[in-house]
Amino acid sequence: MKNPIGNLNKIFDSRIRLGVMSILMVNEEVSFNDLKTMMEVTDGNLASHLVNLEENGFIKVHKGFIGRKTNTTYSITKAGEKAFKEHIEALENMIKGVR
Amino acid sequence: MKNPIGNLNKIFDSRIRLGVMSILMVNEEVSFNDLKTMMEVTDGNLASHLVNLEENGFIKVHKGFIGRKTNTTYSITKAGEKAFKEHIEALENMIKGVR
DNA sequence: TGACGCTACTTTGTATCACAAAGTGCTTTT
DNA sequence: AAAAGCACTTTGTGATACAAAGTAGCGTCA
Repeated sequence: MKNPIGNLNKIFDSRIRLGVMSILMVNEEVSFNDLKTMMEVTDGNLASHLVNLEENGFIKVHKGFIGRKTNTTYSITKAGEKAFKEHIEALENMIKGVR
Repeated sequence: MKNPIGNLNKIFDSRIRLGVMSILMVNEEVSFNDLKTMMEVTDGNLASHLVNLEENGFIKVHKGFIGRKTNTTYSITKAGEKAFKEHIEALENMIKGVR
């Protein structure tokens, strides 16, 4: 008998950070507003989780424009991809025990 | 584009509760001490999460003996099984998006 | 021109949380 | 009689999540 959750990444305990990462795994670049509407969170709340993910080196930020309007987009980093894949693997191993 | 985490159960955001549930899905009855060593947590911390799971109707408690020693064991309820399976399904759907 | 709106935050405050550590009451072992 | 184990409960602290409000810069519409 061994700890089923020992390999889970604590950063992904947060549902919002988990959701952001899973979105960024399948979408090259996603804007702040799209993330906001997808995750159904307030902008302040989302922003703070994004800062957290950025500080951990899991995502990176691009400040750009659409026409003349500011447009911030986010994308996953190599490290983020790696960490997230490992987390998913840990989840799958946990689930495998359940199956 | 839709919320990838909308169907996750908030109770299972906690890694300890998640771990306890996954252990109880595959083991009919598990003692307090076994849970404690498996999850690598302090007894107070574990106890509080067990109370939480019990209050949510996800696990049930059996106070018994081994010989003359007290022995408390925990098992999953029908409702707990259902909730946990739904959570796993939600996780798998999230992961599917990533694959 | 001036009010309003949007974007992407930051700040502030609150409530909840997880957790460790210590205490408790009962029993068993030595 | 003393020590130790079991299964907690209590207490205290620090971290977390979150909403709400504030902000700054730019755009638009009347």
